[in-house]
Amino acid sequence: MKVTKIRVAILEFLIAKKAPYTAQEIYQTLQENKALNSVDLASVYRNLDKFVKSGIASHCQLSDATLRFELTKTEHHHHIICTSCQQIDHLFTCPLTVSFSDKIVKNYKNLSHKLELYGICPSCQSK
Amino acid sequence: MKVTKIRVAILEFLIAKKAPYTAQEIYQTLQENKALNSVDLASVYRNLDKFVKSGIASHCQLSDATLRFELTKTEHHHHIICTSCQQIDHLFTCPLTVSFSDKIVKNYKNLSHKLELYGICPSCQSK
DNA sequence: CTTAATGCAAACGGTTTGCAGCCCT
DNA sequence: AGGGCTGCAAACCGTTTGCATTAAG
Repeated sequence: MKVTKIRVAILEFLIAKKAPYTAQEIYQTLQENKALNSVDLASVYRNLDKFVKSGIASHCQLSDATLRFELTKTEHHHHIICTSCQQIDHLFTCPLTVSFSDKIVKNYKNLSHKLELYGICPSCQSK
Repeated sequence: MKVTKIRVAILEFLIAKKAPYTAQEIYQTLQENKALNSVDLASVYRNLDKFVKSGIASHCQLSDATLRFELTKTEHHHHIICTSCQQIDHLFTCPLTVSFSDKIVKNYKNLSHKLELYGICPSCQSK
């Protein structure tokens, strides 16, 4: 994997931010940099794909149906999203294992949540 | 809201199935019915939209980025998705309130999960 | 008869792909 | 010098919209 301006810029962006971002958001940020304002959205997508395949970054699909990317975290974590400003924060307390009392969560109001479990179902196991 | 063939067919479909389905999946099923094989995908989308707005049905966005629809459930619930056959089952035990020991879950292997919390963040609260 | 609902086609937004040229190594 | 990476343009897929026609009440 070669070191190119776009790659460096995307990684710098992802390192600086802690929440997951969409390709378009990253693209817009690059546009503001005069040295990179000719980059193409397709290149951003291709690089993000490459980062994901190489394990540097990970997909993260929230409910808004657009793909987001973040640097791969070693720790298991979830996201808490403000339903007003859409800001996304990280949550390292997992409600599946411990009862829920994270400090971050306590500061939010009108809490709701969405959980999905994934696994191999009984009928697939017996195939 | 008028009673039309398409609407009846879509509702019958959603009543018969217990999991959330995409507009395209519903559309394909209608196609197999000779009385409805001229329906348009746009009409399916429009009707599903109308059902959601009237509260009969609800959106449900899983990680595959395509919108799904299901009849509105009165009980709070989540979904468990087989990572092999993609089949979706319902889960009425909520891991956010009680420790996780649902019977359905116990039969799945290679469990992983995804949780999103939503709420108003502290900075939005003070605006 | 009146208005809502439909089919068709075209537009849309996010994402992917093909291709010719460019630039990292 | 060579192959990976890029920009550009066009294709793609799920979803939405405009419009003229049809059918429900």
